[in-house]
Amino acid sequence: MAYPFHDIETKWQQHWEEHQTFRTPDEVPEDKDEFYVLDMFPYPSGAGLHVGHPEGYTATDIVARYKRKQGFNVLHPMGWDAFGLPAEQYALKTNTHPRETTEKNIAQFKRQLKRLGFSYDWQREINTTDPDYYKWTQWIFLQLYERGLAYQSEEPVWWCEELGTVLANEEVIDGKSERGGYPCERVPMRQWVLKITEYADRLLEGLEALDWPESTKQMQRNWIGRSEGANVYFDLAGIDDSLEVYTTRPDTLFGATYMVLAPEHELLDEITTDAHRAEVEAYVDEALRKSERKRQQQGEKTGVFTGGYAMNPVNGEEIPIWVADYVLASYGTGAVMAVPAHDERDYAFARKYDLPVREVVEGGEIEEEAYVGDGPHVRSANEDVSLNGLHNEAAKEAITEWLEAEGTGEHTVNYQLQDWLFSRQRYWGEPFPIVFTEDGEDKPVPEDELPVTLPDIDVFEPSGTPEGPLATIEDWVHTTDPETGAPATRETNTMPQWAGSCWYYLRFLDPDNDERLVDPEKEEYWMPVDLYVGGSEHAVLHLLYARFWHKVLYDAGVVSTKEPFQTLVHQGMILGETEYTAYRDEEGNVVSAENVADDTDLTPVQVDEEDVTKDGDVFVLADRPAVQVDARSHKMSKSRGNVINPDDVVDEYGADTLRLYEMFMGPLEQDKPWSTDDMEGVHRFLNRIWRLVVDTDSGGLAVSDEEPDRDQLRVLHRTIKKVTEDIEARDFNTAIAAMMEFVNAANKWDTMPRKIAEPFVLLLSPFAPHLSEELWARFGHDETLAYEDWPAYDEALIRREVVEMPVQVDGTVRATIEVEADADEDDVLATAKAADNVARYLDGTDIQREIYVPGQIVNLVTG
RNA sequence: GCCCGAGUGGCGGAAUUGGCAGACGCGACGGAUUCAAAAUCCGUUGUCCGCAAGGACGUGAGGGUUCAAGUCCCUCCUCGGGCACCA
Repeated sequence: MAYPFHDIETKWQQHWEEHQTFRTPDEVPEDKDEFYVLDMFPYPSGAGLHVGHPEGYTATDIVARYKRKQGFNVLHPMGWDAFGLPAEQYALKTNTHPRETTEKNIAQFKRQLKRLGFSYDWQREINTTDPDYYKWTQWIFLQLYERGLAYQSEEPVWWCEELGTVLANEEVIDGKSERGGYPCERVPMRQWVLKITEYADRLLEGLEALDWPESTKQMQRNWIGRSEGANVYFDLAGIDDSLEVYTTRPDTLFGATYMVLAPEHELLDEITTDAHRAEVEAYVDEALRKSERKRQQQGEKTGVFTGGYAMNPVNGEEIPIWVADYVLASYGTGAVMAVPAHDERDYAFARKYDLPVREVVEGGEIEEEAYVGDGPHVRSANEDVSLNGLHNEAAKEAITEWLEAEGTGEHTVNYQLQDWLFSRQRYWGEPFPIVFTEDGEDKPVPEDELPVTLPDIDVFEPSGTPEGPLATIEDWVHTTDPETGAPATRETNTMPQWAGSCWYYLRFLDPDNDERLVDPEKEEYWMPVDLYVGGSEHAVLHLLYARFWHKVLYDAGVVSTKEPFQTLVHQGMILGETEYTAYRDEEGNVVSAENVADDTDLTPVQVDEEDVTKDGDVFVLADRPAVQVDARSHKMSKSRGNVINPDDVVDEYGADTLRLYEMFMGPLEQDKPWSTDDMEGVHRFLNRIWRLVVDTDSGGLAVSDEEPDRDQLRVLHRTIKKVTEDIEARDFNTAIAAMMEFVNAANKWDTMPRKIAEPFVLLLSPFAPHLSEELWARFGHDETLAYEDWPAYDEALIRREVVEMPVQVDGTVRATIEVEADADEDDVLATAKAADNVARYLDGTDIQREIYVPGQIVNLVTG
């Protein structure tokens, strides 16, 4: 019989709600240390909670409950990132107002989260679509605007026809929208843009001190893409203008043998000579017609000669100017100097079009391939400056210095990061606090008129123009100039979904403040976030944008820390149960999986686990060992039909089982396949605990009042030590394994002493809070699990003690080993074995040394 | 191509960071209980040899450092993730 988890969980969830058990006081306490543990708040989708949500949420909940028990003042809030496309697309289909859909979804999410018993302070719940919330999102926009960090631009931007909106660079992958995978194209449009590039260096430097996954830091570094080099000016032959190029290798300037312009380059037309005009125009035409996606594809580089020449400032040499579409207008200056000897692309291009290759750095086989490594420079001198003999860094420095002195170049830093495109042509987002006067000038809405509320609307169709659906609401659009009272119109674009999530962690500190975004005293007390848990899909989107806004708010004096999230952890993905797949061809014959290419039209057939066996490294059919079978776990998806619904799990096994299982599956950061069998093992563990404490026949307690013996105490205290250390290290899976080990040991005892059971239940409480509360109450305690009762392990029981033990080795060597007081016989034997090992090696020599073996110290004396 | 991360039993995964490889869980096999089943409990479970005591081999492959290597170093292979004409 399973323990009555359903009654227990309902009972304690109600209890916690009624008693506001997890309320964090509004006021900042005088003398209590804080701990801010935060989940990435969810987008409340119509599909409801999936099993991936509780994974991160359980991890943070364990930490929150643990820290509370350690006496910290803990902030553990939850809210809703509720603006965004899906609600609007749903509105389009069903004509339901996004607000209605959103409210319904939030109610569903909240109900599901409460069923899992997370210790959130629901009094601090926030919702990005609430006008009291987005008032401050708009306020932050005004801070950006006033600092010149928000500006309008007419640049080509990513436009997605299907979504009816433009998207940020970060939201477009391979020319397709990140959400939905719809095709996107580059179209020039007037847009609001945030100057994130101005913070590029600070965003880069700030990463150093953060306790974040190295891969995420690396992704942000790559995204920012800082490079150092020089801009160099090449005078143009016969034209009174110069061509500016960016290079990271100014040291190879003497090796430049031609130049290349992007097809969009503004000087191209002027440079092109009449003899080459037709050819160049044809090439440019074709290049511009190619989609961005096609141009991004690497392949054979093509280009044509313009007929123009530029003068290399270091040696006065005239070199030909080409145009080629592998040069991007959006990076650097849209023009490059080509040094074929020392750049792979230039090398390939030069070989193809028979352009000269001039080696200026020694070390490679220049006849064979470009040499990009370091080496002494050669053939690199003019009357004033010589790089000959210098190596990379020194050469760069010398030539840059010379260029600067000559006024023909300068040291330059370049970034791949581009400014953040901030407008969307959608309805369901924050309106901009901006109006336009009749002559087109933009003006901010004064602070005291915030929020600019989102009007109601019945038609959600995107207009298909740079105006959003808001443009159709005449009496909202038409307003007055806040300064002059003259007629004015409102900005009809809305902010992207990222806006609300850029700063929500600050609003949790002071959610009801209508005077300021956050009270400075509270901000200073709580920030930064001590532990932030969420998916790695936000590595460069949310996590970069939020850092940017945070730094702007820092400059504005709103926050006191330079970085918002001190420690970051990405929970891994929970995959579906492992599937075994065989394939059939058109005739129905089974095909071995090793012969299956990705694009075949074979029919996959699911095979039961029992019918599969392992042969060497691969799985095969048990009855037909020649047929190889794919064994993989896939991402959960409706179409695959492998989705696990957390509600079903809670119904059948209880919330504590789900929580515990998701933590037991493996390391938090790792992707892990779901296994219902494994989960049942965790459920069994909880049942055992129940029976260890509760006499299931009488309903009374199964614990005794006998004093625990030394062995029992040792087992308990080792468990306390291990679990505590594991929680600190966020190794929740091994913490649970340690508790399982404890229960295995306790099952063999004649009685379970109360003095052992009570601390164990406390130890369990962050993991399985409902069961723990119930057992605690059954022990006869009036209060719910008291924080000060968290068990401390007794050092005395696991302290090191020195025991002398001589080890005889080959009659010549004698070793003394020191072991822990509680070391068992195996430990001693292992130690002796290690000592013996070393002794053998030292045999006959006269050395004294110390070596370390598991938990013990060996003092070895030879002679 | 470049940058991260990872390869350990039939499966998910442990291993105090260089010290008894396989904790804990699942599965499997055997047993107890039961009229029977479920549930529960007790064993066994890396591979090979051996009746046994015991022995040999074992952490993707190959080399190396060390008394001692899953862990450190070099070369390579495979799988995930990210970036990708960035001058």
